[in-house]
Amino acid sequence: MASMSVRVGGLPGIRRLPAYLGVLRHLREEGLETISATSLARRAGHPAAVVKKDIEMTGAAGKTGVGYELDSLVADIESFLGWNNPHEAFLVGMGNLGTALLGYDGFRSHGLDFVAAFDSDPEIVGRTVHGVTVLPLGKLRNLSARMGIRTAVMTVPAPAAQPVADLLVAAGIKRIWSFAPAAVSVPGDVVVQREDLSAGWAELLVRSRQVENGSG
Amino acid sequence: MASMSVRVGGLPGIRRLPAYLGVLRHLREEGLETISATSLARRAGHPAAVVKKDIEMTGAAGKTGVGYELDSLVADIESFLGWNNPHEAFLVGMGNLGTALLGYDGFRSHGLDFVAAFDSDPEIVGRTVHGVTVLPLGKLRNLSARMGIRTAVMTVPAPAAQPVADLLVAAGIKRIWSFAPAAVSVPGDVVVQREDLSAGWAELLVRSRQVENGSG
DNA sequence: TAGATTGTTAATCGATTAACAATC
DNA sequence: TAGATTGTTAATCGATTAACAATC
Repeated sequence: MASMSVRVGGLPGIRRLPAYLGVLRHLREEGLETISATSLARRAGHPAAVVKKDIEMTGAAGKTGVGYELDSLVADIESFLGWNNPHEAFLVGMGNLGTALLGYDGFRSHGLDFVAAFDSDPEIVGRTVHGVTVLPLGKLRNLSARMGIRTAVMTVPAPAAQPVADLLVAAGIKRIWSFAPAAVSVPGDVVVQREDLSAGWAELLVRSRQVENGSG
Repeated sequence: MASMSVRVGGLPGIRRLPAYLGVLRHLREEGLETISATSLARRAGHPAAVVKKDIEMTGAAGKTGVGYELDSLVADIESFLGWNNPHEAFLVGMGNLGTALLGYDGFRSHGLDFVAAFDSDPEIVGRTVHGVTVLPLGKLRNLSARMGIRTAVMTVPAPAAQPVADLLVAAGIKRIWSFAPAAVSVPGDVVVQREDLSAGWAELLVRSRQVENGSG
């Protein structure tokens, strides 16, 4: 089964799935029971052909002439993403962004469960933020071993990125979701997902210039 | 000149430029004066061929056998992105994420300057957050006209996305950077850049599963 | 049956990769 | 000159688009 790994749709498709899920969960609350790829596409803001391919990637099956059963489509996407069971995670770096992520309740329905937060600043350590106590970085290693944590979200300044990544790797973390504006190097069995908040801002300005020039 | 619009590198390239800029500014502070595409690539965590193409897109010129002059490369990237002059912007939605974005000083060096913040909650209106006073949504339209604001960052819940987008459009906003987990529809002369914070989390989990299965 | 939709195929498009001639 | 690097070209790869046969 491991050799049957998915090669359809790819990374761009995976990144669109959460948007579909948001639409589908919303429609389910409104009592809808089935949906077509075309209808989902319109509501999610993506071309229908793309939506079809993305759904195919998750392995969900629809009914010809009818569409997809909402419940099973939601379940199949969640299962494909691994959002059907919780991933306990550490959050490192309690600045503005770290605090915001910790307070975003939506993550729980995405299988992301913050169990502890860490910071190097003694002023912040000891506080309780969004129901989570902030611990000193020195406690991270022991706690991760004790709790079996494999996932961490990193919201630290650029200079701290590599040292903190090293600490996380030493603590046995295998998945790092990094919002630090810096590249980090890690062993091959550790996956780093790097977010660059400035990327979207850059794209917005260039795209809007293209529209202004009439070439978009 | 407008017909000579850039078609090399494309959107993925544009999204990588901020990371290059971060590296370059840092190296400049350390006193470095020139850099090669290979060296930049290693520090930014991207393949050298990609970096070369992306630099080409900005129009920056290097010296064969030497590399790029740091000052002029920074200036050319900033100018290409439009980050060399400030864009005054409104922020709508003072929840956790809105507060965090407002407090992120890095944006100022990216040409993003928050001049006012808005929220619908009377509890929040009137407060001063990160030096910016929070105003009621009702004041947005007049103020945008008076100040000539064309750019807005939207950090509101999904149900508020379309109504707030409509309000922004009516107020003459032409660029919307949206963190709301919902699609919005706007006229053709308005550009919406949608960020989905969950996309990266989805990608991290799927990629890490691929690594675990030995197929990555 | 008639209408609608899935699942899939083929064609197009764009991004990435690799290589190297020209240049300092 | 010898070594290094840019700028560019060609080849590869993957994603998107469009179309439609099969199916309910």
